[in-house]
Amino acid sequence: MKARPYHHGDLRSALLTLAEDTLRARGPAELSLRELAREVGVSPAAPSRHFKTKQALLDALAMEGFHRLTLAMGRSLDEAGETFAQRLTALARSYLGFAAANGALLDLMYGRKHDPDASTELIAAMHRLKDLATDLIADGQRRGEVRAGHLDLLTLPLFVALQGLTSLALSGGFPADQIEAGVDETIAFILRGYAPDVRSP
Amino acid sequence: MKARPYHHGDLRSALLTLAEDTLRARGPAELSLRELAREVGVSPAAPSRHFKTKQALLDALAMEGFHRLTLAMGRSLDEAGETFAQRLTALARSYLGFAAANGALLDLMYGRKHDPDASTELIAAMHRLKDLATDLIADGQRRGEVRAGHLDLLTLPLFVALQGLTSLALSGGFPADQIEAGVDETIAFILRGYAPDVRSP
DNA sequence: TCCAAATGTAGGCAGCGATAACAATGTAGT
DNA sequence: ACTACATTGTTATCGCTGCCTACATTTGGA
Repeated sequence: MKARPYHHGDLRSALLTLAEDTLRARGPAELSLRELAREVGVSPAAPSRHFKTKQALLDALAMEGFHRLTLAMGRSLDEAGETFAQRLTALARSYLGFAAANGALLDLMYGRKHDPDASTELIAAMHRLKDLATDLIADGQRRGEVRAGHLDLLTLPLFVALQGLTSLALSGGFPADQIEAGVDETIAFILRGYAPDVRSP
Repeated sequence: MKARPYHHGDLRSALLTLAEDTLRARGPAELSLRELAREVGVSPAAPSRHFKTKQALLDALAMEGFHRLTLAMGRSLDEAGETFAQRLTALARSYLGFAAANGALLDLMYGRKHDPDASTELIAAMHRLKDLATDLIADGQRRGEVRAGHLDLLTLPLFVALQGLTSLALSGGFPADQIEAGVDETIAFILRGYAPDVRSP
């Protein structure tokens, strides 16, 4: 039998992986660096080599989350059709899919925002996400499928809807099946909100 | 000079008040029972007489929050006009006002929802809040100012919008002034979503 | 080859939530 | 008024946590 080597080999990513699991299973409050170390099989102080503080680990998790989410949304747009309705639907579904599968992580991602000493990278990651949505709206305007208006002001409701549906699904007062049924309704709601004023429905 | 009496007199509410202050100032994670006890001037174990666990205190705070919010929203409806647009605007502004002033508390209120052992009272309080919105929509339908559709399905987008705007305002990627400007836009967005299909704008 | 950086360990600190055993106070029944 | 009891405090202790400093091992480049 082989003794455990002095160096773990890939402690950092082992910690991240395990941390995400426990985050999903038991929430961020229950996450303990010492426990992670125990389960990975290193000393209690070992994690500090890779994450100075617990918050640093959480930030790293959040960064990874933004990365994955942005990737997924980008990919869903690549695979979507051309019309605004198609693209918005794809984007929304992709976002909501991520939210459903990574609720606690998403909480973490947004929860760090209002902290004054959130890292620059985190803020940048959030902006990349926002730009994805803004571009979508702008494109819709170019195609004449979104009514006129300032871009920033128009982007807000989309985020509002996505974010709202997310937080309701995660922690709100609606049962999961009702949310599921409501997704289409909500997407339709969004589309109606963006539709240019026309004389015929 | 009078010595501190053995009994505090109103420790329970003193704890709640102080807890809400620190919650607002430093978030729920930084809230320590021992510290509360220290600041109130009692022994570290004294709070346990009123709140068996820290979570119990947080739950009590959340309950109080629901009570205040429901009250504020009800009052705003009483003072509002008769049209659906007026009433929805009043409700939304009232909700958003509370959210702006009690962000961390609102997080707490909703955060407890998905916990399997959340108290019955808490769940009931959430339902009362939801009913307020449902009634509003139903009334709008009766007045012919809201398009047809199942009530539950129609209520969802309203909550989605309120919740979304809230969570964006609290922790999202938008600056406060942009949110402020976006409130009207978002309310208009909601109204447009609820409007019955008509031939003339 | 040797030295420095990276990565792990050992030990200790203060703070936390929770609990048990005990003390003071308030209260209700007689 | 006395007493029995419930309420609300205190003291002491447990195991846990995050974090820090000092030391050990390993790795990799000059």
